[in-house]
Amino acid sequence: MTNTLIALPELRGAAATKDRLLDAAESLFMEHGYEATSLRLITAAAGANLAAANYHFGSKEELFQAVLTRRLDPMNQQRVELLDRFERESAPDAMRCDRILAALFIPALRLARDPQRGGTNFLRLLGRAYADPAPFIRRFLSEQYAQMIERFKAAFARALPHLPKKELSWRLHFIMGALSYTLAGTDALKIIAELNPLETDNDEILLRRLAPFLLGGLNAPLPDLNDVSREFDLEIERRA
Amino acid sequence: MTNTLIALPELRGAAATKDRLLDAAESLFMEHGYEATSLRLITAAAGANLAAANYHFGSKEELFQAVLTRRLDPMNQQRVELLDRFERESAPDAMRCDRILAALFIPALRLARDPQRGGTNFLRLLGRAYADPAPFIRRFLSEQYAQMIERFKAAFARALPHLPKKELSWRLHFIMGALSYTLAGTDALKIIAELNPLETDNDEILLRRLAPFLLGGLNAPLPDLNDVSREFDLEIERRA
DNA sequence: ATAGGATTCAAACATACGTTTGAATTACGG
DNA sequence: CCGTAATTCAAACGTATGTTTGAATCCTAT
Repeated sequence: MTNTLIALPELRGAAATKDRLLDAAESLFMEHGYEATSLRLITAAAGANLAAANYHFGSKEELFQAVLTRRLDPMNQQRVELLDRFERESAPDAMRCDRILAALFIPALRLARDPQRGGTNFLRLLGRAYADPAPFIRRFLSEQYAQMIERFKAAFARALPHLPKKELSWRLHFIMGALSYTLAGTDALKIIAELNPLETDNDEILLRRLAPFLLGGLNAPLPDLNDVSREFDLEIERRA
Repeated sequence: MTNTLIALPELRGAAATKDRLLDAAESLFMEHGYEATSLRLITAAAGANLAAANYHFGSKEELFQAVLTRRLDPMNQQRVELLDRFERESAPDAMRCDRILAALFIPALRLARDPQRGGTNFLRLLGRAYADPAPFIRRFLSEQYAQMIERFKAAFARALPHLPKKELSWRLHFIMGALSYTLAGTDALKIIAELNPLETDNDEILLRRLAPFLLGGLNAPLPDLNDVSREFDLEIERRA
């Protein structure tokens, strides 16, 4: 009896096509999006039979979730572990914001650096999944991110005690938005900004530019929310 | 001869169904994305025949572009006009950054405020279009935005003369990303951040929070791009 | 070696898609 | 009021989709 744990079927050949399917799906979902990528395209790219996708994953939706969870799960776990380590290192003082941001960035960067484990492809796919309207994608992402975001919010709250909770929630929202949007690598606006495509692909330089920008945003003065509709409306009125 | 200009056909009934198609398409594209929205769904929602979509717009792609251009064109034009006005008002001094940001935000906010002219629906659709991988969407957006972005980049360059051009291009990229991501209203991460859905829908408060955040990012110190791979790699090494 | 389960495969399933067609209907300028 | 062009309509086109099926094949543990 070798099944000391449970059963562990599929160890060599089967697992190989399962991984090939995940790799092909990751790349193609990234390139065309979820809806526009057919199972026929994926299975053909993976050198597998069409039915293999449904056999191994059950459905297209479950295949997509498997593609996401394969990398997202470890990355978010590393983020939390890194946050814990930085917290211990700076004890008893509160962690500085730049360290918290580093805990957020480094695991993403490590993923982008490792071509064998998905490379940049996955981060672009992830950035696009954020904006995908499909309900099952939204549900999946919010479940995957819930605990991680909560930990980081608490860390930021300690680093920025003067910042109201609600304001912090929004700034964290802006941060996640800028991060996912940037890593998604939306070509359209990149072309606009006349950015060198060569530098565009260097995720490290990219994150090194993004970090001070976000730090500046985090430490910005509080917005004036009194007499809302004053300035903006005035501008609109004056123009009419 | 009443056709003093060219011909101007379709004035009442035809234009009505054409507009109903645009409205229905805007709402449904926003809700489900481009690929997942069928012409049958759109024409049914518009109370029109299936063939009407192809008759009035030629193809699904052209319908989508018409949906975008209907609101994007005027909005971007207003942005440039507002930028020009602010520039005149502050002459001979250079415009301050917060005024440039206001020129970027106010037309978007005005669009969001006007429920008769699309309301928030369109801005969400736009935010999602940014992240859509479909090539024709990317091409279309970059063409639509090219001149406007160039004008704003020049304005920011005057307001922040110490900032290298390349750095400015990136920060403008981050700004457009945060703006589109925020206006897109990605529910997934909103839920995570435990933000009140009631406040989530108030685009004005949202932009008032976003503005100081982005200003802080614009005025942040320059990134240290020397000895790249120092800190990040160290973190990764130490962990292994 | 062989039985039995895991995996592959070709084929078909039902359904949905964007687009086209040609006739019916409407709107409108002469 | 009529004729012409613009618009609507029901129906079908061809193709593509995700999924299922049942037999064939491979692998492995006895």
